[in-house]
Amino acid sequence: MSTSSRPTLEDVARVSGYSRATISRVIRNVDNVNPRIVLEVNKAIEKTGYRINFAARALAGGSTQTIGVVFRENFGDLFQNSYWGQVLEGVYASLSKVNYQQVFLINDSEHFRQVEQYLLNGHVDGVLFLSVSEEDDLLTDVIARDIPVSVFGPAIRNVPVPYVNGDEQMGGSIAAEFLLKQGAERLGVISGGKGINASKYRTLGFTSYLESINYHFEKSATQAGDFTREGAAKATEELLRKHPDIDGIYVLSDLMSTGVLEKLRELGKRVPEDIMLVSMDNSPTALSTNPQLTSIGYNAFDGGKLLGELILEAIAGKPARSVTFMPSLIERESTKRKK
Amino acid sequence: MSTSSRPTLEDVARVSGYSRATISRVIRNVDNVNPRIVLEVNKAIEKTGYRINFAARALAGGSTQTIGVVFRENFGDLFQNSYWGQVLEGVYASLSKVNYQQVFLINDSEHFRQVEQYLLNGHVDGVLFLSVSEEDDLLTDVIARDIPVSVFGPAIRNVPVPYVNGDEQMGGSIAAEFLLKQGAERLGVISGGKGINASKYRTLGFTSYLESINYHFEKSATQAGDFTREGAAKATEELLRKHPDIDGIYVLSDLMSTGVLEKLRELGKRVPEDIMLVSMDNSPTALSTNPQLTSIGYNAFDGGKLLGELILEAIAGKPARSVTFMPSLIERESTKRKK
DNA sequence: TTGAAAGCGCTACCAG
DNA sequence: CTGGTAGCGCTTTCAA
Repeated sequence: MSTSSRPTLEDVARVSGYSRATISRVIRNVDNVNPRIVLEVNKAIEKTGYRINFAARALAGGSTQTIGVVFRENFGDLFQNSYWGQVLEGVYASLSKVNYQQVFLINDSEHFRQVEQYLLNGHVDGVLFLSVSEEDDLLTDVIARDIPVSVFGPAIRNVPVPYVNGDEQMGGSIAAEFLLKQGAERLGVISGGKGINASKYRTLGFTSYLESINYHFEKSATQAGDFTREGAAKATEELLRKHPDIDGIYVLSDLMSTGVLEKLRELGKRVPEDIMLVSMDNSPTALSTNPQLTSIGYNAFDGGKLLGELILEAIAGKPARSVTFMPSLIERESTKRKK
Repeated sequence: MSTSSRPTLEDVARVSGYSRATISRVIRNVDNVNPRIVLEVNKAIEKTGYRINFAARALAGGSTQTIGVVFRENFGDLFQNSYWGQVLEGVYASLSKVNYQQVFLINDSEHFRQVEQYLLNGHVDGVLFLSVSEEDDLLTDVIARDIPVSVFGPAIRNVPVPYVNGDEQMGGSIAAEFLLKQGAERLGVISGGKGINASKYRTLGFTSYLESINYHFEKSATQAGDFTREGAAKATEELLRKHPDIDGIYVLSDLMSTGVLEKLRELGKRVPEDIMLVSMDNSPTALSTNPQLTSIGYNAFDGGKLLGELILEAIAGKPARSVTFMPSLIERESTKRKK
């Protein structure tokens, strides 16, 4: 007896006169079904207002049609970073094509357990890591449960997973070369956080380029800005305190550059006249600052799109592959050459 | 016989020697269970590596532990708008407390069907609308299926749902009053999109204040900026073409203000010396522009937090309630008074 | 090509 | 307080 609750396959079966199995075949678009029956069944579906019960389907062995997307930043920081918007736009492009949705999970220390539980309890068909910390084992835990993953960023230790990353070292190297070419002579760096790989490699690329041309670069000319606006402002203050004569700064993200610009203005330094800035990400933010930022970026949209494709491939059981993007520099006002 | 696949309640039952029902009670933290048994069962859970199967639980009548969060903007725009980050931070604060996760859904015309299907097929326990369009019936469709909702923004036509909004009209009114008080004399508005309620009411508040003091305000002094940076830049150009002598502009969002500033700079207009700007949202963006923006905002974090609480209440079957926030103006550089 | 029926893993009810 | 057991709504053999 059907009550007033949600109609089920059973209801559609009764109304149409066909079996549950047949209805199931129709809604799944399985081949071998008589076209006439398909028509009748569809009519019955319409009539009953039937909707797939996703939990039942997932339990019976189907998929959840959702991908977990893991961040390490909180939403506040996340949404100040228009770079992520570009990446997610790309991810969305590939996932929505096959009718997958995304659940966003913030893996901060406070919510680690919660996130882990959600991921491991079968809520998602796969997990896409937009940033990985080596401080917790979320990634390896997920892999241990045979849940497909794909990772944005450099390869993790010895874990063989599909990933897409940018060549961060090359980014740093390009920045150093360009600043010098534009006429800067005393360089500094506003780096990100300690544990973050992107920060490590970008800085490394910068310093090792300088080393290769025998430019003496002091360790104290690198200050950590934590990938936030406020952090970058503080780091800039510190940097200029120790090196008041700096005339070229490599900032590891556009978001941080907004903080750097603010602090420099406060200190009475003009950009680019007194100090040139090369930023990273080449996100929309680089266009909305004053002056606009010369910035080094990968194609974030393409990266995200590829990342989405990789997770779908992983879910389909295809062998893992990884891709590295090359960065390029977009010249804008913050490095205009001194006349 | 248990194979090598995921351990189930049955496995834990066998290992611990207790019944499936008892195990179920333990993992659900139900009261009436002998503490000693709880201990033993937990040991067995550990030993087997048991994990709740969420689909089975959902099917058997439990909940999905996830809330759908619906936007109308794409991710690219979303992440340029740091305002949303604040709101979501608040939403997250209430939802994560009770172990709920959020799936983000973009309800653009291209993906409407997909989103609707996802929501109506039982993937989520409730839906939180961060922006509602009156152009589609997503909200009413969801309500029709008895899925709990809460809405960010003004009440929708005659649909009785819990919502939280800001008093947008008051925002506009405050902006007009303040610009005049600071000495601006010829005013203009960069509004949002046509269908968006927030835009409508903010503009209305502005113009009706002016009307109330018998200030003559021309219709052509309002230009639509579509709530994007580029749109606002174009609108500004148009506005100044029609009214070259404007000296005070009310911009309906911080994101748009970045576009306005950019265009004004391009046109050689100084802010605030030549033209003052009052923005809205009071988001982090207002701090990272040059000059920093005087901006009118509600407490976005509190709004989001409340929104999360409302959806939880709705899920719990409590009666709907709604809250309106009053805006306040934060004075910064973009309206510094002429000497 | 279609139908019958056995689960998927859990919750919740009813006995004891 | 604990155990037995009947579903939840779907997919998926296996027969017909």
